[in-house]
Amino acid sequence: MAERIQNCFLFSEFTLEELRQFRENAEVKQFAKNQIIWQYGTPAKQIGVVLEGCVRIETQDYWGNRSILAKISAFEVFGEAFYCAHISARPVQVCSDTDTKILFFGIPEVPEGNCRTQFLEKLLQVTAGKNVMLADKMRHITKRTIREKLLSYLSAQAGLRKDSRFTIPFNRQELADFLAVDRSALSKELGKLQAEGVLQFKKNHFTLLKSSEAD
Amino acid sequence: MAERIQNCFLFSEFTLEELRQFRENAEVKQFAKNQIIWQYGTPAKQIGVVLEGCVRIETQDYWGNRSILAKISAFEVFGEAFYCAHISARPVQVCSDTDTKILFFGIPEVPEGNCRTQFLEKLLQVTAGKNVMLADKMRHITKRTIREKLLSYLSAQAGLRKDSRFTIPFNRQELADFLAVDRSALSKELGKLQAEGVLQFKKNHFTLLKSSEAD
DNA sequence: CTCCTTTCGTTGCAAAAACAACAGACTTTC
DNA sequence: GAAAGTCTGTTGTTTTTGCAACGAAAGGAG
Repeated sequence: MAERIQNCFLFSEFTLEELRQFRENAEVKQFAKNQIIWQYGTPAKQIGVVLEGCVRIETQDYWGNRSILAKISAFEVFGEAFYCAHISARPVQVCSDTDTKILFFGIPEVPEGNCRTQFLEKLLQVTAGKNVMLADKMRHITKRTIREKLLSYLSAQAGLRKDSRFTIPFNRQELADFLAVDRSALSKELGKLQAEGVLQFKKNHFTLLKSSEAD
Repeated sequence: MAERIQNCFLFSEFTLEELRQFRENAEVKQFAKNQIIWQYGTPAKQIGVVLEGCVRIETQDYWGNRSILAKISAFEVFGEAFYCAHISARPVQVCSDTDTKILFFGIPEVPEGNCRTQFLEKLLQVTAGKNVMLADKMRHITKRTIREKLLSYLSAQAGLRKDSRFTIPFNRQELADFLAVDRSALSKELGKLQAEGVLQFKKNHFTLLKSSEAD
C-alpha cells in the first residue's frame, strides 16, 4: 500500500484499521496516458482520487470542440459533486493526462460509524468550499463590463481583508482569465480607473479610493 | 410546532422523536420586514432555514452599491455553504424580505447516529447539486462572445437530452440573464445562427444542425 | 553587467455587445 | 372578442471589448 492515501484530506484522519478496511472495499485501477477514465454521459456511481499522475476534466460540445475545465493531480479528488448530487449522466469526460493510478469508491465503501460521519463532514467541507468559491467568482463574472467586474472583484477583496489597501494573488493575465476578459482590455480599464481617481495600483497591490457611482 | 419543518428536504426523513429532539436544540427567531438577519463579514456559525416568509441574500461593494444575489422562500436553506466550508467571515448579508420566521442550527444540534448521517448525506446532496449547477453555468459564461456562450449552453442541453432537438426552460430574457448578456443582442445572435444554418428555433424549442467551427 | 524571459501598459483597429426604441405576434383578462 | 400586457425579433447608434503588436520595465541566470 505504497500510495499513502492518508495524504488526501478526505482520509487524513482514518485509523490504520479503517484505512485497511476501506482499501479492501475500494478499487484501484491504472491507466496509460490519454485513456478515457469516465466517458461523457455515463452515470456518476463513484468518486475518484488520483493516487499517481494527473487527469483532465474535459467537455466536448455538439460540434466536437473540446475544452479543458481542470487538471487534477495527486491526492486530489474528482467527480465528487456529480456523485453526491446523484446525477444520472456526467456532463464531462475524464481522461488520463499522464500514466495514472486512480482510487475509485462510493460512500458505502467508507467504514460505518464515526469514521463515515467524519468522512462525510470532510467531503461536505470540500464541496461547500468549492461552492463558495464558485458563487463568489460568479458574482463578479456576471457583471456586464470589465469595469464592473473589476470593481466588484476588487471591492470584495477589500472587504475580505477589511482594508482598502490589499494585494491580489493574481498577475494581470491570471486576473484576466479569472474574470474571463482580455488582458490588454483589463489593463486599459485599470489605467482609466486610476486616471479617474477611483483607485491606485502598482503591480498587484491595490488601493481603493473615495466614492463612485459604479455597481 | 406549526411550522412543519418536515417540509424541508433536509428533515423530511426525521422520525417524530428526532424532530422533537432537534427542535429542542435548534433556535427559531422572528424578524420584521427588512431587518438584517446576518451582517456582512460575520462568522458563519449557523445554517438557516426559512419557515415563513422570504429572505434576500445581498452583497454590497466598497462604494455602497447593493445587489441581490438570491431570494430564499419557505422551507429553503441558506448559508449552508458558508457554514460547511468553515469560513470566518460571510461575504454576503442576509435580510428579511417580508416578515419571517427562521430556524437556526448547526450540525451538532442534529441528533447523533443514523439520523445525523442521513442528514449529512442530504446536505451533501444539496450542496453538490448547487455545485454542479454553478460549474455548469460557469462553463458557458466564461466564453468570450455571445455566440460562444449560446453554442456552449445549447450544446450542453442537447447533450443532456441526448437529442439535437430540445426545449429550454427559459424565455429570452431569462436566457439572457442566465448567460449574463443583453436580451436583444442575444436575439440578434440567435437570428444570425439560424440564418447561417447552424441551428433552428421557434420560441424556446431548438434544433442543432450540422457541423461548425465554433467552440 | 548583459542577455533572456516574463510581465505590463499602450495603441489602433475591427468586431462585438450594450442600449434604446419600436412593431408584430402571442397571451391573458375581463 | 376587444383591450391590455408580455414576449420576441429587428434596427440603428454608441460604447466596450477583443485582438495583435510593440516597447518599456522587472526579474533571473550565467
